[in-house]
Amino acid sequence: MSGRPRIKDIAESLGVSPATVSRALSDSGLVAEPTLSRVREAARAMNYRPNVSARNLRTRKAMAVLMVVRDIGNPFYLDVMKGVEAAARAAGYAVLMGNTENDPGRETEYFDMLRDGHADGMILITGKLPSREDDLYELPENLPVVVALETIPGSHFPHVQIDNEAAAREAVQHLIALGHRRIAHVAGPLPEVMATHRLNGYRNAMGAAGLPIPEGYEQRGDYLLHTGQKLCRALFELPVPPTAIFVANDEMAFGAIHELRRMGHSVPEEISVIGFDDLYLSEAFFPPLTTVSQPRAEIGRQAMMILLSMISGKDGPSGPLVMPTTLKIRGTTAPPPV
Amino acid sequence: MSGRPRIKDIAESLGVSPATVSRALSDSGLVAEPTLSRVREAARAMNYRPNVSARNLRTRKAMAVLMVVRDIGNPFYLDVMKGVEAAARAAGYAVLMGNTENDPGRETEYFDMLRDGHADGMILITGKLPSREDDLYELPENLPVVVALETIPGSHFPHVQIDNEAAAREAVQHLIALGHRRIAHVAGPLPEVMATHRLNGYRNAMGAAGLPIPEGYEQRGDYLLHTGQKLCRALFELPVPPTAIFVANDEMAFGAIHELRRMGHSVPEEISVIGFDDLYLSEAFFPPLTTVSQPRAEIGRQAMMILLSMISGKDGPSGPLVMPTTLKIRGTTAPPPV
DNA sequence: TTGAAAGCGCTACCAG
DNA sequence: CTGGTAGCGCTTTCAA
Repeated sequence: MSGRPRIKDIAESLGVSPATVSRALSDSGLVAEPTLSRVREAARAMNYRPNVSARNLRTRKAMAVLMVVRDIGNPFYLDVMKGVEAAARAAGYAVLMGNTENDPGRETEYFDMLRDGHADGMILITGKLPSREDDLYELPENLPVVVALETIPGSHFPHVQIDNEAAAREAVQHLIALGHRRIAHVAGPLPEVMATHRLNGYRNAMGAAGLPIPEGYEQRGDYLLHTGQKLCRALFELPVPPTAIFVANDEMAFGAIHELRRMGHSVPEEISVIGFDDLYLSEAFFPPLTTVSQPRAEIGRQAMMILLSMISGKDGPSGPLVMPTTLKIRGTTAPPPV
Repeated sequence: MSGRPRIKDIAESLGVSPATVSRALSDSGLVAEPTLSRVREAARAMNYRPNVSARNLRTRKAMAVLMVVRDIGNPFYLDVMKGVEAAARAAGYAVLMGNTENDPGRETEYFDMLRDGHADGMILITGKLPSREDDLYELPENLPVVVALETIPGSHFPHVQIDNEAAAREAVQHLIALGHRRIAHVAGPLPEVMATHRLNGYRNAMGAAGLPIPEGYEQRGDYLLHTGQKLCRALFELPVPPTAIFVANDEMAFGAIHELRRMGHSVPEEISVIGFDDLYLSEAFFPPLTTVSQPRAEIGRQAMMILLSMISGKDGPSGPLVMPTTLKIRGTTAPPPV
């Protein structure tokens, strides 16, 4: 008996059929007690492990899901990944890592991995849908795909997300309540959906309070640290600079605060800054960052739960699942200087 | 023709054999030109994708690797993951995510996934080896497993790592060169290998400079933020507190600096702090953190390259691959107060 | 250059 | 409750 044992080896060594061994090992409940124990015992003794390719081929399942993000190097996704991984492993699923780097071609590749049996379902944490040139490529109605955190407009996939617009509005309202009137916004990569929602929240809050948005108070960013720095500088080259900045994500907020410090402005005494995401380390930052917190691990977990139910043939939820956010008021916001 | 097309469907629609289709689709170079194009054309028209389970079963390969970390939620691993992912995808391999949460049982599970054909190889970013109760479980000599960042003592697997001891020594020497004499160390979770190396580097540097290590100057931590805070406080309850702290990782260093600030000590004017890892955001921290930088993405890439060559049957390198580190001198270190 | 056919290792159907 | 057996879809001999 050289090499790894197969089901046949166990069967032969015990004088039973492969079918019985398979049944015994899969807890089918169809094997009588004396046999059951003997098979299990033998399998353990021979250190048997079923070959997954053979099983997958036969059962037409991969027992794996694909988790696709825009940028695997972004800490923003960590907790979501953690939630997805935990829920997947609890259900016996493996998690395959996908990284699009914002390349639509790659997204298509990952959809293909669904079709070729690499995975049974996919969690998309990326805001675009693959567009094939040819119309032949039509996504099946009930494809097990769940979108988390992001929004893919016009798609019928279930979404697990937050209300970005409302959360942004709340953040800006906090600044207004502190007495700020000149509030600027460093936005994400418009016209992406999430960035747009957060921008709209800003505009809503400003409008509702009757506050103007002067020329140049809306800067378009890309969620990256150094862009936060750069746009913050731009803001302070305006004739009348803001007294508070609502930044579309924590990373750019860090950059902005860094730059403010470099320029000799103190946060929050002179300038208030508020971020979005509540990154790992945002609380340890100095000053601790005021920001909007979203339950990322829970979003990942929920997305996985929905995906699992879709894989098992059920329909996904009809509407998006909206998770609650919390405004974490910490050390970077204060009333404007008198 | 309902459902996804198989090789047979293409073959029939073209009046050739499945074998020919398979050969044409795999660039075997054994198919003549007229046929070749027709097959490819048909495959594209029918939107054909080969079933991976069937292929894997036949070829006895999974075209996937497993990347196992201690804690998927730790930003420390991000760049490594990025490097691994990039190299894997370039070679046509998928990456499966593993998360041990420091549970030896889980490590064993991941080793099992190698045996059951889930993956062809594994990158271990975790410092322990699974220990089975029974001796039956012996790891094959040439199992395609590469250890990255961490060290698994006594194992024959190739390692891609840095010289933690030398890097730690360099960090402490920097503090000494600035004029510090009372230097404390907040260590990692001793007696783990990496934590031990960094501790040894600290002791070496202190010893070589003839500096004493007073009672309580070595605190045992666990790499977590709040532990950095706690141990920093402990350090300042000593009769003679240090003027500089070498912290075993950036995360605890953030915690320490946070706590120093809370206690009213200014960094680096009163106290110098130096970290290890050069996390994402360490530079944007205030003050920008002086720390030891290791080429994490490159370590991940190298580990993957070695793994790929082992998967293809070659021997791994005989000795560990040691990557260079850089001491990033930034804003948290300065001469001690006079 | 192509075809026929034999499995890879497993599960699930159909009998008994 | 158990055994025999037919494939899952693909690759890869061996022949032609």
